Amino acid sequence: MVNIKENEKLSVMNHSCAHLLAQAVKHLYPDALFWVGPVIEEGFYYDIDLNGKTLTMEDLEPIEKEMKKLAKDGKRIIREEISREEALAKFKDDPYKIDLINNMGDDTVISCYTQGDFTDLCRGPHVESVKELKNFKLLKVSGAYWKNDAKNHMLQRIYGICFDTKEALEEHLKALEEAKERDHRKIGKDLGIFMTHELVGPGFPLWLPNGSIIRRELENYILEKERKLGYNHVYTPCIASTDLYKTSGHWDHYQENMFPVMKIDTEEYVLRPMNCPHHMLIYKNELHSYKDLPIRIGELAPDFRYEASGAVCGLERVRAMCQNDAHLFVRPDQIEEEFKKVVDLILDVYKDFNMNNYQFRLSLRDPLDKEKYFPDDEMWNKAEDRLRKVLNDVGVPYFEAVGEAAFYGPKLDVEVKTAIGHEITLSTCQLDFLLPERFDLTYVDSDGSKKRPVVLHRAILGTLDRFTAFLLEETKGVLPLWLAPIQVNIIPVNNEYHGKYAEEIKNKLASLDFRVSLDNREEKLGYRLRESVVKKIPVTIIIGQKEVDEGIISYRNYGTTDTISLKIEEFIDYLTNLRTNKK
RNA sequence: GCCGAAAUAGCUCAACUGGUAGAGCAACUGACUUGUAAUCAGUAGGUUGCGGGUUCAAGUCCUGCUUUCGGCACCA
Repeated sequence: MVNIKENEKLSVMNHSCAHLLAQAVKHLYPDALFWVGPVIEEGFYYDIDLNGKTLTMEDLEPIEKEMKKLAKDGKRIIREEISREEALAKFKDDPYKIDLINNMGDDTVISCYTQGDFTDLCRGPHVESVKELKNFKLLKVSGAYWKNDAKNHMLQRIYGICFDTKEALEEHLKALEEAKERDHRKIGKDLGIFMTHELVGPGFPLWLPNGSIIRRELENYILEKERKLGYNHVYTPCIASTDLYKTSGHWDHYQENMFPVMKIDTEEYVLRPMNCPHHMLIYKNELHSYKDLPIRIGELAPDFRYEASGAVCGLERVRAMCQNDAHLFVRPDQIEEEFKKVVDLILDVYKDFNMNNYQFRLSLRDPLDKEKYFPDDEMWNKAEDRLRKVLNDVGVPYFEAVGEAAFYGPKLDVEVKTAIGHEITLSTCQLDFLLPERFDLTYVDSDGSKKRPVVLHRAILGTLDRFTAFLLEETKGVLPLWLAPIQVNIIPVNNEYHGKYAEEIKNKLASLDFRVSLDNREEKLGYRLRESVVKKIPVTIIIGQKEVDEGIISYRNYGTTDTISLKIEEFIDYLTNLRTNKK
């Protein structure tokens, strides 16, 4: 998919196209006032105040028509620089422009761009003439809060995209259509991975048998990785006293996103939204020597969060999830080393899944946000520098994001983009000096004094729900053998003559713990083969007279049309190899 | 939560401005007995998401709710 922002020429075109959009809207809705119309990766948008009118998709057609008309007129786009006073006077009836001008620095050069009867305050640059804007499309419309702040009123946002050639535009629109085919919700339905039901409620997917196999494999996979790295896995309850979260501080920060309190007799409980406090208490259950650290407590932990109704999405964003969670209790001098191990684990796992399109994000606090972040600049600076140092040492590319830290500390997040373009966090590793304080965690140092450990919160697969969603989109549902719900499908050419032999093969493979199915329905071979392919089964075996006579099997891998014949033992070796190799 | 839109058979979709809800696939039954992506014929399948209203008449119009979708905001 083309990233408009990364292409200078297309960026300029898209921004000019936003102006063209504004001009067209102004013609059709003379009351319209305009906020901003930036270029984004997916094209451009413009936020517009239509004096209470809201737009629907049907309104886009006439706007697009007007844009085409204006583009055909071919007016030149003329830049003009004006003083602050001139600007304030020129836009005196437009509160949005006044707001923009008042928020500009003193040394900002204020410029306007005019095309025909339309002038907009803008830094530019723009194309020479609107006639260059031929290949564009308005894509969607929605409400958007003014200044991206939910406390403000909503504006109407129109999205569009512009290309230099007709072919590029068409190709892009096609790519958008194809992306829908990769949507994990579609694949999840087609392949029987998960379902939802109105009676269960939004954000509560039910994992079907096929999805459950994938999930179980993922669980076993990550538990084994972690065990080898010295993690100790625990089980803790999904329901806890409200006091637990008051102690941790989560109550103050996330109460609105927790399912409401359950009161019984004099007691108060909540469904847990996360497991850090439980693991803090497990650490605290024993006295720890400096020699025992790091202590790594892991859990595949079901958590419950009251996600906003508009945020819920397939397996990607749910209200009941299972975290691949762990808390690492370390001495201050072990932070770098342990953090590095987590980064290594992330890289190792991503390699196993052939993942390449992800970005590391160093999530820092916003020093101005005194409400979210505990006010200890020294602690924050120390923590943030520590993470930065590790990232530089490991040498992975990353970008920094202010205001993305957790309330208790900075974090490293791994960001990926879903098929339909959502930016989501998959893995995370968070540095925390705060919860050890809150829970008064200690270890006994070499001099016999009690010291405060530091906690690393980390999730590698993130949640199993989200990771599965991601995996389905990455693979388009074509899973590697070890994850495939059905690994081998056997089709006897003629049931009467080859059915028995096919059955024997099936039993043999099943006894070796392969997930194998036998399609002995009275249907044409082509029909059954097609179904095997549609279900994206990795290996399909065909058993006919030749196979029976020679005591061999013939198989075909998904995505190929070659038929390969092997002796059974050879084939089992091949399959076993394929299963062990998690790449 | 906010701004829009949508909901029709198990699935994918059709039904012009209100006038008896249709098709393909899947399912079931039968025939065919098959060598690498869909054999043929038949049968069954629906209180059109749920509730209220307008109308002689509602899948279609109005309204409340639920769920889903596209964004916004949120994401420990």
